Amino acid sequence: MCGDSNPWLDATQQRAWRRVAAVIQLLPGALDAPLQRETQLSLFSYMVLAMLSEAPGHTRRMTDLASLTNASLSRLSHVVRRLEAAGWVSRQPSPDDRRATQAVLTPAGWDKVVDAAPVHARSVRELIIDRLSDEQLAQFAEVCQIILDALPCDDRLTALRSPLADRAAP
Amino acid sequence: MCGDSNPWLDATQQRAWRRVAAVIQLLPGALDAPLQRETQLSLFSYMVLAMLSEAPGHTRRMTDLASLTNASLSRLSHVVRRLEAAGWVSRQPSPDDRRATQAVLTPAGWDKVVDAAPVHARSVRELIIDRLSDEQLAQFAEVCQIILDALPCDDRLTALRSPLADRAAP
DNA sequence: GCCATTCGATTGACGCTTCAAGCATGGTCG
DNA sequence: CGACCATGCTTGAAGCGTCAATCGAATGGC
Repeated sequence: MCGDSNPWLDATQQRAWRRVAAVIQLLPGALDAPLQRETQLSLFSYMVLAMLSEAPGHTRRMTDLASLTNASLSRLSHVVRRLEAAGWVSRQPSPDDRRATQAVLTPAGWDKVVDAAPVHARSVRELIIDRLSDEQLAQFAEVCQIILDALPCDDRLTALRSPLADRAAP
Repeated sequence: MCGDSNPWLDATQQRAWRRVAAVIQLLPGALDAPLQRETQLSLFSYMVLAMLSEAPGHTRRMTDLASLTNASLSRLSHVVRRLEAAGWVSRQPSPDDRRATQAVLTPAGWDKVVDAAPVHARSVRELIIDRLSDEQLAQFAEVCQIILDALPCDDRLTALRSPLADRAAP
């Protein structure tokens, strides 16, 4: 009657999986909420602006931006349209490749990301970094990297496999 | 706690965060895809059916089900409506509390979850468990627990803070 | 007993993501 | 060249989740 639905995971694996499941389900929302509330920016929109703010000339091709933000090109295109409507980003054709579009951070967009960055950083600290020891954080990061390497090769995560251009403040 | 004067993240923290961000962004989709493709079931729908399959009488109150699946009651309600339309679940008023609704797994729903379980288990193994050593998995689970404990108290995660009724294979 | 409050659940509208086309440009090879 | 396919990006429709509003039922205070 009450048979188990995961016949191939043992108790330890099951427990681990359920915690992982809970985290990947709840953490995005928990990170989104403060940003949304205090800056009217979704986590993803913030990421887009942040990646632009780190780029030379505050400019990136849509494809590169999609890679950096782990998004499909389609998703990015929709979001950039909204960001453009809000005045934070503008689009211009690439001089190199006439198929390509470049997204450019506007001055207003720069102000916005500067406003939002501390809110975002605070969430990341409060929910993750400050809760873990240095060693735990390092282990966590390594496990995440291993999992990323195992993900099926969608075109949207090529950038994740190579080292990121990590920078601190925008 | 939050008293750090530097509002930004340093390079190490930044790198760790970006990996975590990538995982919580990409892992859900990677786990969803095979299930969706091979069983026409989203990960969340599968979770709902699985939690019902483990319940005594294959029955749970909506609120309990929402806790177990880390979902809002609203989300669960929508999903259960679809599952009911598909014939996997039926709803009935609770005899104990006339406000409450009980979701019950139908025989067809049982068959469905039995079909889907191996697909799900395979994904979890391939993407997570098999990639990590026992020690890494244990560390990962512990970090996830710490993060869950730190999440702001939404009503949808009460069950996560207390030990889950973890069950393994029969 | 009565009123206010809380609880359990549902619903509809809205916003966002995905999916499947679609279109133009760029590269490749005969 | 010219046919052909890959690349870069956009678009519209459909599906799903969130939010706010709602409603009946239970609970607590007086």
